[in-house]
Amino acid sequence: MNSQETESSFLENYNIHEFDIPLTSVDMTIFTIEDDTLKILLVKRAQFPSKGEWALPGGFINLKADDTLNDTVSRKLKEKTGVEISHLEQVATYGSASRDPRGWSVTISYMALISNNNITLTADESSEEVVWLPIEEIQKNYQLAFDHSTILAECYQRLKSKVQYTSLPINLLPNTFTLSELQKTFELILGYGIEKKSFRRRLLAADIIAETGEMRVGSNRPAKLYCPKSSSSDHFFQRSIEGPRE
Amino acid sequence: MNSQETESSFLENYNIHEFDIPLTSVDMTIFTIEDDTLKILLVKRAQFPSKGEWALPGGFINLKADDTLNDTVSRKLKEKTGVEISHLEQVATYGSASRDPRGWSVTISYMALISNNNITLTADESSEEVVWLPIEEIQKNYQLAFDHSTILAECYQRLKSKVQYTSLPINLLPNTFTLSELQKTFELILGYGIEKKSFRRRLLAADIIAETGEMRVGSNRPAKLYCPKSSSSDHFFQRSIEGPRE
DNA sequence: CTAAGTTAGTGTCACAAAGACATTATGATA
DNA sequence: TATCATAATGTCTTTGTGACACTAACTTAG
Repeated sequence: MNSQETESSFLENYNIHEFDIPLTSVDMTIFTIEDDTLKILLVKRAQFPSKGEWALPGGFINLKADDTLNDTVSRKLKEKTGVEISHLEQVATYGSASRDPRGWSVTISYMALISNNNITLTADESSEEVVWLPIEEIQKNYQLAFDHSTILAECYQRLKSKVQYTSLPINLLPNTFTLSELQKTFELILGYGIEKKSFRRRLLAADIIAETGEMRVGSNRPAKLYCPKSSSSDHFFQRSIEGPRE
Repeated sequence: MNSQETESSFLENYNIHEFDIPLTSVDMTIFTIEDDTLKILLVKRAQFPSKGEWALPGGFINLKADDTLNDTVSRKLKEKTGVEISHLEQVATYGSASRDPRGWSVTISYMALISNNNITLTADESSEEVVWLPIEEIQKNYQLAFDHSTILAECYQRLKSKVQYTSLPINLLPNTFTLSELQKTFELILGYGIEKKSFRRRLLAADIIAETGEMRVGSNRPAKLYCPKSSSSDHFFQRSIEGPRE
């Protein structure tokens, strides 16, 4: 190398394809609630490798169309769900020689939370089918493509632990909701019941939701409707939910 | 595409270099404590791009030598510090067209905590110098290469917030330490003082450290020495440290 | 040998937020 | 009008933290 070389001349002569570099993709675990069940979105792969197997939605970065990783993820989310995502969070990155038969590959996993109303799933050329499936059933009875079972498990774990000290589940509900509905959502993810009074104190003290003035009228006492205060739907509590004592 | 194609024939014909894929690297924020100061490891780049600038240690994945991303990181940590790392944690992944002048690139950032004793820093062909620098000084007076200032800031933030509800700082100390030394470490990272009694209660109740039976003898009352109980050096507390009340 | 200084370590009350559980409130329905 | 179900609140207990005074143990100056 010429010691007089400048950065610009170095870059002119630089050719990415001289090096072996890994394939790089993103994968998404998209959570929603349907029929009082926590579900995630799965696609049946229409192309090799792992054709015909169930997998997390995702795909390769489009170097021309995407300026940043976030662009890649937003684009793919829109493609599948056609919906604004209320919460999107990078979870972990996996890389190894063996996770994809095409060679050394890296995938960046994201977790998304969306409210269930008005979603029309759309398949594209890469997937035969796009469906919501209960996460518990997937973990019991499905063998996902690549290392997607591991990725899914880690996203689920992240969600579960964040529910203990954040207000994340608000993002799974529509724009207005009752406190009971919100509590049910927390309990669904945590897997155990929460004391009603504690839950309400905690959420109201956090000052992150506001009464809309409207009521949800059912076959019993009507419940106040709340909506998230502006952009504070990911509040961090000082203390974790403890759950029932023995 | 032939509909009779099998996965193995697909893979035989698959050529990675037909696609534009991003450069992929890892970068590490390695924390240690020296002279009662929180420092991180920086290298002065010996090669283009950003030759001569300070940067986080890191580099490209070696597809032949590394089987997994963790191999890449462990290898690079050993190269620079020659030391076992007590805590290693993936923090975030950054990808964009503009962060590296060589083109679309992705980097996976890690945070490492190591105890300061017996470390001999070793430069390699990619770096002219390898040094420990106080993190506060870096953030004030240094402009790091690429987006490394951002990466560093996010790792520091992660460390700061985890110190509030975990026992992570144990990993910055040698194998035995006094409770006062440990408290000093917590305070250094948090940036404020902790009440002594609260701190000791908290750590002893967590049951993650054990008395060694030895004492640290100084110029005053000797202090009990403790060591971490097996593999429990990343305890999660139910409640955060609150710090002084107003 | 003793007193002063410094750091290690404890006792105890106040306080904040959570759990437990009983009680009241409000509507639909029979 | 009584009953039922769900919404919402009152209040006591429990847990873990902050505050702060106190005791303990060692070194060093005189």
